[in-house]
Amino acid sequence: MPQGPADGFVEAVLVVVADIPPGRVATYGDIAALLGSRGARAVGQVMARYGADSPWWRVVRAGGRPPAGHAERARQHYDAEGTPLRASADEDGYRIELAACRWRA
DNA sequence: AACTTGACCTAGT
DNA sequence: CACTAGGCCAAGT
Repeated sequence: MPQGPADGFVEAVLVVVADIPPGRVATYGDIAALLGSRGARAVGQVMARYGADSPWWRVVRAGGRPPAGHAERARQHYDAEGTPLRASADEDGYRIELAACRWRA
């Protein structure tokens, strides 16, 4: 059976997230693109609702910023996985070096 | 069916 | 790189 636009969307997202290797990250937009969709926001919704048991910290925003409202928690994981970070002056306090650790399928 | 919400993106300035 | 405005997508705890 073919895949509908919303059929298994949640699982598809979780599968891709689970595929991201430690120490690397992917943007919401990248994940959406891998699913053949441009719904970066929809991906965020999935993570917010179902990503609790997934390596959600490996999913970041296009600007290299951590998931909104989770910078502090995510930072602990990045530190443990050796994800390259960069000091920043905003609320997050740091920014992820996408150029160095952006994952691609 | 229409409207709202949200762990977003891109292009222009 | 920062900020703004407009856009796109899926779900409805």
